[in-house]
Amino acid sequence: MEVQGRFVDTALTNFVSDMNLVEFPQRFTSGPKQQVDDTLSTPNNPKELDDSSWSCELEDDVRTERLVMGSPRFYSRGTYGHTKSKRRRIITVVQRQAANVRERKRMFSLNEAFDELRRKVPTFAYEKRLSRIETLRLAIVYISFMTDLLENT
DNA sequence: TAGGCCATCTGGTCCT
DNA sequence: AGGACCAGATGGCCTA
Repeated sequence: MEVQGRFVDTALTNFVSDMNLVEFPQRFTSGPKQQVDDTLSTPNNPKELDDSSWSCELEDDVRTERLVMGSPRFYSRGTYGHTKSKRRRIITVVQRQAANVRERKRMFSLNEAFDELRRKVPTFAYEKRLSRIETLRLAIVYISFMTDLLENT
């Protein structure tokens, strides 16, 4: 058992070494931005206020004005969107704010899961924080490695 | 300065 | 009807 443990340790060290040499360039990243200010990021567009939840306008060339981070942005959904014409769901500013808060919470929990996964995959202590895509790829390789290890012992 | 990564907003779609 | 999920867009930060 102890021998096998040492073997796993050695194999793991080699595995991490290989992964770090091959896959990951050196780059340091700072922590996540903390910008949770609903008053700044909330659109205040009276056009969106409507009693009915759905409108029947076509999606061909719906040009939407967006107020994000205090500055207006424009983009046309007609350039890349779906060909099907759909009824558009019109929501109030309050509903949009609530949806934004839910989305932030959802992304927060997603990042928590990524952090948990980062702690499970082996890296060197001095290694930079893995990005999300790096974490996923390393986890895939790590699982494959451990699976092979189990099958060959 | 370009490119990578991330946070956030947003609208569409699916599901309860 | 409304929440969850998803993908596109955008801007900020950081590094090479």
